[in-house]
Amino acid sequence: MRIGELAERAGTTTRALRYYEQLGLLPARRAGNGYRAYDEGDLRLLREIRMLQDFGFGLEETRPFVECLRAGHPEGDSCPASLEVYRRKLAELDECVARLQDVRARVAGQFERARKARDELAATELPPLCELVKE
Amino acid sequence: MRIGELAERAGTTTRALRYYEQLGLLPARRAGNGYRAYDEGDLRLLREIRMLQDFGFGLEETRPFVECLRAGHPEGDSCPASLEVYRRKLAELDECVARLQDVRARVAGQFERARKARDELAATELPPLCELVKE
DNA sequence: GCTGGCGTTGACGCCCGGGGGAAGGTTTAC
DNA sequence: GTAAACCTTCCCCCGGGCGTCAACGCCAGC
Repeated sequence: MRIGELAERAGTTTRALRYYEQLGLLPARRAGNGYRAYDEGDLRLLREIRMLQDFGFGLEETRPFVECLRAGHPEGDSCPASLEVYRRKLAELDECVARLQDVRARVAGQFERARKARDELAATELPPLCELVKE
Repeated sequence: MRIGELAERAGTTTRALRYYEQLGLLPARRAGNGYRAYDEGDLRLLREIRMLQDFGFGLEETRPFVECLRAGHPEGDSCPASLEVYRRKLAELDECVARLQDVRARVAGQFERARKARDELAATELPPLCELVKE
């Protein structure tokens, strides 16, 4: 299988495949004419990469999964290194969520304070107007 | 006050101040010699900008706060436009947290599945060894 | 009158990953 | 024969928020 077919079957582009090869992530054998030659195993690897990408993994983070498959394991995450990447990613996500929630709390605090200040300002301005309306 | 002094008092750099002026965020009067001239009000504006930056606001998002102060209001968030930025930011943060938690849940699912698969694999391999140990 | 420090404008660099796009040349496929 | 697919190499880009020169002007102290 050549690069165009592989790209199409995996739903990506030839450009991306050349880039992965450049990273050493998905090296290709070469046919006599210099064309890249791929097999079904490469398709499997590529699908693993794409799936992890969809999860928000960086390309370097997919490497252990790819190497795990290439080593003959049934799944990309059958190896300790892959599980470790999962753990790191979970910790990273948790920390990111915690930071965002901290910022959220502080912004909400500012917002509440400002809203309260505005309401108090309104309370000192509106009542006279209301009384005017009553009269 | 000249640019260096203002930068130092606000804990930022002259480069940043020139950049803010370029954005029209913090315009400066000019002295006769062409030097930028700032006053205490500008320091107040700049501190507002820095505080919001620390909260993770982009420079454009600080604009309503700065204009609110420049309009004579006591706080940068005394104006409806500023409150609206707070609201947008809160919504943005909430959406970001939700997305991260969704990803986190999916990664955790993958992780659990992989860990379980590994444990089952271990269960089919280890017991015979244990029996060997018993004998 | 000279050195050094602060000021001015303008322009380019950079960081970060994940490629996009074009140029210029083979090879294959119909 | 010619169009499509492939090859390599190269530069570009996206965004924000500046950093970092370069080349020059202004001013205070000695």
